[in-house]
Amino acid sequence: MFSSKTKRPRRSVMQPTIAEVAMEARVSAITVSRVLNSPDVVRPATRARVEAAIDKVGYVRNMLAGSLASASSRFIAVIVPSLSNIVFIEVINGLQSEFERQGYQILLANTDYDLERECQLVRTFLGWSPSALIVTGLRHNSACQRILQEWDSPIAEIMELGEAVDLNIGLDHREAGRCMARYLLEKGHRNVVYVAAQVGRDYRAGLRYEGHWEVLEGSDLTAPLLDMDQLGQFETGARALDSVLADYPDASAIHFANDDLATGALLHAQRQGIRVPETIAIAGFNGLPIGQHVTPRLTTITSPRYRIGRLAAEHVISRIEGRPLHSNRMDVGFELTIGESA
Amino acid sequence: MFSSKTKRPRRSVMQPTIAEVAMEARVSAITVSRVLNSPDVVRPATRARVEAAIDKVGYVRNMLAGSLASASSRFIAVIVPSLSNIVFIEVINGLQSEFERQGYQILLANTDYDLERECQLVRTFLGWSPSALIVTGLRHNSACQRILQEWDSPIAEIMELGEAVDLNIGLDHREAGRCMARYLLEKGHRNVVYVAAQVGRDYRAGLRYEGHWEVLEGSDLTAPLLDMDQLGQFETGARALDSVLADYPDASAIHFANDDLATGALLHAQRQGIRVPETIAIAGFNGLPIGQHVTPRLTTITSPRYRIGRLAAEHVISRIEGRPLHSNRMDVGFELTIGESA
DNA sequence: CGGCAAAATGTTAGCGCTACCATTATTAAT
DNA sequence: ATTAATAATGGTAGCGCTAACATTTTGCCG
Repeated sequence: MFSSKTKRPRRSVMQPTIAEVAMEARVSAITVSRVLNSPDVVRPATRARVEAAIDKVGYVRNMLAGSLASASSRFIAVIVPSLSNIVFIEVINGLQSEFERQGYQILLANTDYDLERECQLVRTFLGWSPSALIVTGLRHNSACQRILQEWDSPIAEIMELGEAVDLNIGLDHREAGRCMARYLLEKGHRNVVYVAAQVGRDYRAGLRYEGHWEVLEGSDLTAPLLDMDQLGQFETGARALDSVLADYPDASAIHFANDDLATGALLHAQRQGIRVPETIAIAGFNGLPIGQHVTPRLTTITSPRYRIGRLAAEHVISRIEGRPLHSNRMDVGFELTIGESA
Repeated sequence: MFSSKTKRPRRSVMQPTIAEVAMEARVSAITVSRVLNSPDVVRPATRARVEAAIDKVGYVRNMLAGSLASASSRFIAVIVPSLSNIVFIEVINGLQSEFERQGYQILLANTDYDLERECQLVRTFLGWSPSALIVTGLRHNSACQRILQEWDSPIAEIMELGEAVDLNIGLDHREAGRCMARYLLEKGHRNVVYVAAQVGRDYRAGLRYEGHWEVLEGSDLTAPLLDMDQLGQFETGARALDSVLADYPDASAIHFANDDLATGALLHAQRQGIRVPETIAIAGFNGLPIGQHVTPRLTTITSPRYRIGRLAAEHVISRIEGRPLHSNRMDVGFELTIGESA
């Protein structure tokens, strides 16, 4: 029973706090805090006593309170377009490997390739006072762009190179498109169809198409674009192959926007007895493992996805800890991987 | 200049707080808080004034402070064995879809199939006062088991069915193993090798083997186990196929622990001109999309991965919000998917 | 138009931790 | 032994928000 003037407790049967630990170890709360945060400034004997007390009372640290008091959450907000695409999963793996080692916790979300959603997610995430923000790509809506510009912790825009707000780790998609187009030209192809799935949303596929287009245009060739609706990953590629064979009878090669589409087409060709590359050559982008296990092996461009993640994490951590960076921009490059499919 | 008795400010040039917003809107701080958390108890006119003030001062909500004060973080800690395995990614997608809709934020980590690491991660995550905890599987080390037992927010153990601490959403792996073994028997196979990669770590593959073994043993047949080292996903399957053909000349079928291995084997067979299922039949587990695009299509068992995630999220949310649950256990089942590979 | 319940808003006191400065214990130097 | 320096520990006051209760305002009825 509390009289109306009695202090009413806010916690019912909560966890022990550092106060309990401090009492048990006969030190002050701040010493417990120090054992947790910078053990080496506490004398070993004291530290041992505190650690014993922590065990004894079954103390579980409250990170929320710590983050609030120290105004540093050790959260890293990560925003990618999709979690269904292995490409981004590998990037996240790279980020995670480095951030976890350094005691940072990733907050993850996906935009479904929607810039409005991205903006909303950025807003929400900033509420957690993250130590840094990692977003995919350089295109944002204007509200988002403004928020990013005004926010003053590290921001890494990854996957793509160009005008970034802060850090930028990625590759030149236009150049990747050019690279594959040049290769196909060299191989003697004069009628190449570029196939993507929803270029409007996956605009990096659009950038690669621009590169592709430049090269073919430069050789006075046409560079038709076939933009498919996204169905299943492989399904779309299979359908695209049928469409190209039906609608572009002169086409001798298909430049797919990614390996999922290309693999779908390749496996479909196999089922249908369509000969690759004789009847039609097939090229992809990303360098997914599956491409090297199908027959014929897929000609593609390998992007260092895991590496992008790891490098981004390293740069961001350097920036957080105030270490100087050689450069804000890092071109991770790409590699033409030649199989038998084109 | 501060005299030593002056209150020294802890924040330098920080974000505006609800106090600033309150002043701007000529209301009290708590009203601002209410506009943010339960808008419908604030009169529309007041709400509008507050919302205008929020915009005007550029207020960004501090979730850390809110979580601390309300002792509720709306974090969901999610622990899976691996982020390289699409199976878990799909589960996470299922979780995410539901949790995001309800305003929960996932904290994600992977154990690399290591129970000690799992224990460590659970400890760390509890420090964020998550609203619930979702872990993969039912096996934990004793320290972890104790922590889970003592923690009193919702816990969901997913993927696998059995003795759970709290909620349990998954499927019966032993039964899945039996199901495939029975199917292979029906098809006339009498020499079936079970191939897994590191059963010691992926013990659910071991459970499926147990089911497989029971059925074959019940028909007076042997059930050899080939446990491979994990290399690349597909690579391992390819090597396993070679091993089986070399070391088990009587084998007429391989029951792979998962579709990655099976697909690797299937594609390898194709490259090598080994006829499937005539020379050797191949079966998998999981029902990944790729299995339905290779030739011959993979016979496998389809697990409802996305559904496990969604259901787990639904149950957990119900539990958090104090709604009664029909049952703490949910068997999501599985489905035998018959292709031409076995 | 008074009276009263319900709705809207306000006041106070923490949530559990750490920054900042102050104090005390220990060691080194003379 | 004494002092000066350093190392170790402590006291106090928030971090920004919300729970719990208190107070005021509003709507509605006879």
